[in-house]
Amino acid sequence: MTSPSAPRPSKPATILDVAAAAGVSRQTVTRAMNSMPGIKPATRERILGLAKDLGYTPSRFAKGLVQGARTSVGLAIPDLTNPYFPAFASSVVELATQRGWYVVMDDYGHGRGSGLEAVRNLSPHVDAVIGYLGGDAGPAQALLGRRPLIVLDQPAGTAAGCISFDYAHAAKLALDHLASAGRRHIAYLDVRQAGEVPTVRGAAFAGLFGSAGTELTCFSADESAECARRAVRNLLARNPQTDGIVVFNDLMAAGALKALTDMGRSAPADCAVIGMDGIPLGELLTPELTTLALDLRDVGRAAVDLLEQLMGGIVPDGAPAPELVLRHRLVLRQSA
Amino acid sequence: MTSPSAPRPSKPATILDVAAAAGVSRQTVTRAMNSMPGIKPATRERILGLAKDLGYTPSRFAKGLVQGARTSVGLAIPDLTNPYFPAFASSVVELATQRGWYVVMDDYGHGRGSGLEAVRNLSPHVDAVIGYLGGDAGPAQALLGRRPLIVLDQPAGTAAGCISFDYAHAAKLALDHLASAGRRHIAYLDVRQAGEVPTVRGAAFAGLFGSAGTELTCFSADESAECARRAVRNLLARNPQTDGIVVFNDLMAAGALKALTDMGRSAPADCAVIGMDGIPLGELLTPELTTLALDLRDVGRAAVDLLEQLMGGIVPDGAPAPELVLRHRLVLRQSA
DNA sequence: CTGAAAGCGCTAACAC
DNA sequence: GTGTTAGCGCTTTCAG
Repeated sequence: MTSPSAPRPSKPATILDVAAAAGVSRQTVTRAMNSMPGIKPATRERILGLAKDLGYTPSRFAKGLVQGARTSVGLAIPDLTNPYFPAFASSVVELATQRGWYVVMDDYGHGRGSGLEAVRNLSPHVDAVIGYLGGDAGPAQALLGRRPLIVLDQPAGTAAGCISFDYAHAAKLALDHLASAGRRHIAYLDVRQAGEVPTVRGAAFAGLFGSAGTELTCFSADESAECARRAVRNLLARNPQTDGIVVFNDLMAAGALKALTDMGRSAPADCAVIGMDGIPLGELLTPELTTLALDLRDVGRAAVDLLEQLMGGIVPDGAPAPELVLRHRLVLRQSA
Repeated sequence: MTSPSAPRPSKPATILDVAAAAGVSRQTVTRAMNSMPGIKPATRERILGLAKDLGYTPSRFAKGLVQGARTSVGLAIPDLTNPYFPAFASSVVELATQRGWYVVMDDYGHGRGSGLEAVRNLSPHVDAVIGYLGGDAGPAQALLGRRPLIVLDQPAGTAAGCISFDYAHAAKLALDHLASAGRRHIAYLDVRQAGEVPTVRGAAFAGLFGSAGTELTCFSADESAECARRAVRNLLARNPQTDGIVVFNDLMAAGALKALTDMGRSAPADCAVIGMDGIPLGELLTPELTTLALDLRDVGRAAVDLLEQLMGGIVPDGAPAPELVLRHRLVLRQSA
């Protein structure tokens, strides 16, 4: 409990208020607050008590100004509701914390946000940004000036750094597996983007069109389990011979699995399903989801490590933006 | 592209560097950077260009010091890997952003963290904290001094504010539903805590022991789907007559569903399962999970609104910590 | 052991 | 239009 009659100051207490109350100089208060040597224990205790009573909290701005503060990393993410992103965020937060950094988070995907807007929001508060921006890497880096931007899953453009994924490899993994299991009518469900352009992932699958003696159909849906479910139902109605589906991400793959049930088909007997991401959700589904898995801790580590190099000035200024390419592995569970 | 020969300064550029480069006073630079009136457009453009070339970014500390910065809210969360928390976080981030606040996130649950430690990490960077701390509300509030702490799902203690849940109501909802469906051997799966003490939820269920002519067994497991799965398998082996299970949260309920399958039983025919949380995951499971649902956007809103009142000084200083109690509703899907 | 001075980078208020 | 002054709250010297 603090002193009962502590007045509620309209302005928060400053170090001078505490100094005055204690009848010492502000310097002595600093020494007490920061556990610095060269102060009599009794004095320290007395000052700490007064500080508590006055509700004194050192201004983080003054402190940062004079000390050069801990670095703050902005984390821009489209949608915390897709389990992929919190898993990634969790890793970034953990690694950042280990380095004494702290993380300012913006989830820009409640419908009306863009990655660029997220960076604009974050910009005043951070020394760097890591983010799934989905485009806009150039303007976003411009907004940040010299402060590094690490973009994931998109071309680096002018961004300081970039983590990307080898989707050609992933696509081959999935398609080979399906083909070797005798699947011949394979569909790839992409996420629908403005202008109906395929995603990077979609392009990788389309690139394998016709290989391995299989027939490949691409279709798309908005990025949610429910939309995927509807899209797969439609596909199955139109193309009943479909016997294998690869899906943009695990969340949508969960919807695909539901759609199969809706249509009275079973996975993998009638139709195999392969997701992409490798989030824990997949193991909880029935059947358990076979998926192109990324180790999300690795992705977080890649981003944080890259940022650390950039901030340490390890990477020369003129060098091309460092890019790290990560690969999926195929985790076989029940659905394919 | 910035000027090719821009030197990489060891110290970041300050407003004075820009002013010197432009041959103007620092005030003019301020006016240019902040789109303030009273400056000739040509001058502004020139300064903006120079600023970009020099890689000048205004110090957030100096700015904060002089302007009284936007308020930063710490968000302390045990585990982003449990979909409940990102759903909650998402809501908090959205509402905070609407108010012009920004959110510093700490996910303290990678094994070795405590809620208190999270608050300690956050403390230097924030004006307030919202968090699932799981105990420690008192010391955490002490750490924050006058800065408000909103704790969720635990007694307010000395925390400035508190959001809690009416588990007695939730328990009654679930047990009544099971009883009216003729279930007589009901189990409640709690999360295991240090010292084997029941959680607040567990206590609420235990409180209804013997009501409605049913038999209630409480058991517990560590907080993960996998642990829940094992625990339910054990329970079923010991108590094969169990025909209804209520689970601490949806994630663990997913594990319970898996366990039923493992044991060759079906839900809801042989045994009903009711989860708790209402996260979207439940709809993706097979069978779809009946659950005691919270509207997570409401929970976030409650926390942010409460914080806003506290920060606005609406709540008088001496008043008891404001506490908001939220209720679950029973969402009937397939599993019960 | 404690205090006084200087200055971190910026903007508000007032000159000119 | 632009420059000058003062000061935000703190810590780092350096004196006592």
